[in-house]
Amino acid sequence: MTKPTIKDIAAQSGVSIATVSRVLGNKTGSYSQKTQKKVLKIAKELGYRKNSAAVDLVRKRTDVIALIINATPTNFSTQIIDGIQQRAGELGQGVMILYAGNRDHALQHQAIITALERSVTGILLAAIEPDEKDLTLLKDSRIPFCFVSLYLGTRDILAVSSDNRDLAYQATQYLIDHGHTQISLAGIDGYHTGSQRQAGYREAMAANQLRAPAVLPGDYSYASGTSLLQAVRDQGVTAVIAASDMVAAGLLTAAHQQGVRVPADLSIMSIDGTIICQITTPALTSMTQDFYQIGSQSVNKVLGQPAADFVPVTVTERDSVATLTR
Amino acid sequence: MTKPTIKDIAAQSGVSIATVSRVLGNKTGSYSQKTQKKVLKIAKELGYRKNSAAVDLVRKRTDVIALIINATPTNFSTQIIDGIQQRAGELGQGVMILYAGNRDHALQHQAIITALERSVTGILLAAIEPDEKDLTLLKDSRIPFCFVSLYLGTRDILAVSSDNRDLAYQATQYLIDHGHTQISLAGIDGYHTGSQRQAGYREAMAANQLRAPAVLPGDYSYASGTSLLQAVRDQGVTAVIAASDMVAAGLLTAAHQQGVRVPADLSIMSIDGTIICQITTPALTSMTQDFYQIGSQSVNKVLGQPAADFVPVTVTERDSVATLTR
DNA sequence: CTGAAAGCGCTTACAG
DNA sequence: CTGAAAGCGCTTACAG
Repeated sequence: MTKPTIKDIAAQSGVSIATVSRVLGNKTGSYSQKTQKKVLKIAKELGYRKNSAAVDLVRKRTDVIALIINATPTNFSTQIIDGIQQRAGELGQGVMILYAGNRDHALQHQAIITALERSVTGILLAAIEPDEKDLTLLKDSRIPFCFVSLYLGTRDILAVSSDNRDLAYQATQYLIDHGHTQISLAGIDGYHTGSQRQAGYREAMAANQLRAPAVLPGDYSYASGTSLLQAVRDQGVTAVIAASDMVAAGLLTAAHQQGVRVPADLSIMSIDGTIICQITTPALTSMTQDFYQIGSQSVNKVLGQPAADFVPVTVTERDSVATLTR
Repeated sequence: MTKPTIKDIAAQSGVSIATVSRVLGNKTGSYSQKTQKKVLKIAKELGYRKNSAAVDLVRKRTDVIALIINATPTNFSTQIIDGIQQRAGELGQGVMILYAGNRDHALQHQAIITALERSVTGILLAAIEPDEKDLTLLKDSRIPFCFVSLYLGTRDILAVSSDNRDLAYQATQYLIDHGHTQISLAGIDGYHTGSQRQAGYREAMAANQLRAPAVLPGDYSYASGTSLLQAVRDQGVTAVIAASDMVAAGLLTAAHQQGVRVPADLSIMSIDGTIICQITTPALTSMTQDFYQIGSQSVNKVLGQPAADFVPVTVTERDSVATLTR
């Protein structure tokens, strides 16, 4: 009545556990067809399932990569996960997702420890801002790790992401090319991604001899967007670059409520390009990131295969940016 | 240079591995403070991490529950996961998420097997429609499992969800109370959730002596929504119940493109009530599900604690339903 | 092609 | 409070 083991199979098929192990492990050439058939039949009858703990213990590795992810209520995560799952499968690795809560440092640290204790093949950290403790922990482990959709500013740490500086530069230049000279950047945080985008934005403004108003900080969320519209209006700009689709959506909702017409009174350029951009009215013009690619490339990278550092972004024109003429 | 084990700690602290194990395992009362201090210090110096495989093997259980989830591009998953993670944490369980692709039967089955092989405490299946094979596998295992946001129509199988029949009944009645008599149901599938909603819808129509047009099948996606608007229009109804927020959003986008005014020409009642409902213009009136509760209750249930079968739904009035007067 | 044996890194009665 | 020993369920040289 207890869970069957290879010992049970061995007993019933009259061979040793070594042979059972070989058959079940598909060590072709090391057993006769007859033995194979018998063992397989009995394994099936018994409803045998291997005990991964035992296998992992003796093998000292796992063939699974851990994906640590947080609850940022952006919905790009599905695409990233799809890319990771797909590529991992191709390379014979399973994926175990560890959820780190909503930028909860304790949970985040705990998730890394869990991954380490499981001897995973590699650790992927999606949209996770590590603190010093996290980084030390990761570096001291023998396990390769790679940040996904976050670039820490150094090639010493594996990462795959969009080039956020370039992304923001392009977004800004796009608005400038459409006649805008007063442009805000809203909803960005002060960490790596935020700083990089801020830098790209400032560079583009400077390159065009334009003055950049103060960047409006936020946390990439819808709530950030709704609460930031007033500040954007106060800056007297004609266009705003939103830190994420959710921020853009929040800005848009607030604009509707306050009678601000988009794009007539205010143009919005979003960053991400998820399906959210199609759902709003007007649809949001965006800097579109290739999250699927980011995911699959990060698997390559953490497994030591050739992989891109940066995945190209594209401008997707929809209906939230007006062309200004004077 | 190799990963340190309790053996290394034992050697350096001059105690047995049994004692090290006790200290590390916090078996209070079974070691002196002095020993504890010494062992902990050396463990830290060595950067010791326990080997979960070894622990799991000897303990024969895991303190982790597996959450199998698929890629349905609905974004309710975050709330479900939050509820699960939170409650699991309170009960001393970790959560390992296994991703089953997008209604991919092979992946789904594989995910279940993976969970079984890991001897998890329980298996949670979120928005997963099991086939016969899956169910047999699950039942034959000794591991408790619980469906999340899916009710298989029998109390024999653990599940926590909204009462979909009631939900659809309420949605229909709400529209009827607002003067609608011609109401479509769109984007629903033919599986459990879809059938239950269909039943509730039909019951409500019948109870009000109204004729229900043919239900318009779909897969809960945005694409389903956009492609279904024409069929809804062809039915000549004044209101439509959308199978999900994404379907509602798709219907709405198509309506905008085709010059159909919402809610003046067509009222939309959405099912789910996620943030998507706030992002669209007009905002979507919805039957709002309490996904967080569904998640946390399902943890209770799979761990054998008292838990609800159905979690209440509420009507959230926004701007997509018109009141008809005649 | 097959088996006996060692060993992976832990936990936990058992004895003291 | 501590240690020696057994054992969890596998895999894999080694020998035949």
